[in-house]
Amino acid sequence: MLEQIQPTEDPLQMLIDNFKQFFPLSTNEQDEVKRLFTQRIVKRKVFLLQEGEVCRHYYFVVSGCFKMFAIDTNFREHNLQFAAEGDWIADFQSFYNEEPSRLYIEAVEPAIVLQIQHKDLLYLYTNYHKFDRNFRIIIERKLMEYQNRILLNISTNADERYVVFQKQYPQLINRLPSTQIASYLGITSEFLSKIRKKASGKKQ
Amino acid sequence: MLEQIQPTEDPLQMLIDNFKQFFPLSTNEQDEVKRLFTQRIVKRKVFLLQEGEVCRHYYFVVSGCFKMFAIDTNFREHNLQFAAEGDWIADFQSFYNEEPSRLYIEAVEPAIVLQIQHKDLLYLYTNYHKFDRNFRIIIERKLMEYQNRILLNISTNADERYVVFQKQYPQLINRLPSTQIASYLGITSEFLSKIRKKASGKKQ
DNA sequence: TTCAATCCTTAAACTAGTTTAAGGGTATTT
DNA sequence: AAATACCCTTAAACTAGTTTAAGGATTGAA
Repeated sequence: MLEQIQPTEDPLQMLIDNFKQFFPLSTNEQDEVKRLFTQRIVKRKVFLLQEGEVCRHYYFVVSGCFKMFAIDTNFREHNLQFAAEGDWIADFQSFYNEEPSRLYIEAVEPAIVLQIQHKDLLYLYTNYHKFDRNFRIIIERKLMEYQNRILLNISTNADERYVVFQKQYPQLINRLPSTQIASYLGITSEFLSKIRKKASGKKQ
Repeated sequence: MLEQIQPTEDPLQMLIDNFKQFFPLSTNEQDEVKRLFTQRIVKRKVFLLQEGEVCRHYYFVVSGCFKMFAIDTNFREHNLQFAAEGDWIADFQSFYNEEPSRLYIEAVEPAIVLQIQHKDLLYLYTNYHKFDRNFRIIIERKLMEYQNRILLNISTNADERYVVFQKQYPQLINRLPSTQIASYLGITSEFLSKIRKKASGKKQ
């Protein structure tokens, strides 16, 4: 497969447009965004963050796809989150507390991100009410997503979690290997195979 | 047991003090808090929210303890969260989108809360940068908590989740019946009994 | 073009967690 | 003081999900 990492639109404009769904940015605020966010091209399998490092940036994904995961004592990966076009990603705990992270962020496809440093984000928060407000809303939405996922994890079996994943992230189903999806769902890829077989049998 | 619902301190002062760990409120902002938050005394087993209702308030818990849960198609409860002194609780999805909730919030102990209406919170957000900022931080912290819980759910077994719960919420272990804790951990209370037996056996 | 790595599936044996049922214990309500 | 609801544990039978192993299919790298 050829690398399709060129977005059709200007990345910074994409970011500015993304803020429009909340409280649109003034010209001045847009200029600050242009000044403080840096574009970065990321090849497949490159890490934006590795365990033990401090998460220095907050990332807006322009194109491509990332996974954020932890590795347990048996060297198994557990996917906490995927992030594709229009998503934000960072390990908050590490980013805000400036402490070493337990997580990895890795490109599963060639990608483009816009990144902002901790101190620059704090500058935006301090000097512009709107960034505090917009990021409050971005984080609230992520919180709802996480809350729904927790509810799903404690109340349903793997079959149902897979069905919900298919409905919720149809664009990711075909982009990600099923090992990665299994890891996100909290099951083994062998068991996901069983689930898929059972499900395809039912339909036909 | 007698009802111990009288906090030692003035509830509104507790709330104002709570904000101090973030960005302390000015006198003017404190006055707005006093004007817009209402105290409410809640008896055990009383609901602040029931499925189908819109979540009209955001609650700060002054004393007592709540559980937020969903009921599945088999009429089983699944605890999404507990909230004790100093915690904030609401169903965000319902509160911000003003749509019917799928959740219940119920007092598991007699409690006192301070509640604010949606429109009044929006008023604070709009007119005072600091409330947007402080609530951004409150929500970020909740997000980290949820993220850790998801990681735990997808990467460990019930034994380990119980150990982590004990460490993380030592004050709740003795206040909540173990049926409620099992529901939070995503297991049956019968299985939690097994875990406890195994764990107590190991220690002696 | 070949080699190595990762991916996907299957199956058999195993283990973690559920279900159903039952009994005794403790609060809470009347 | 009695009645009721809820709580906690145990155990036996069951089911969901894991482990180990193996083989073929794709993909990426050299």
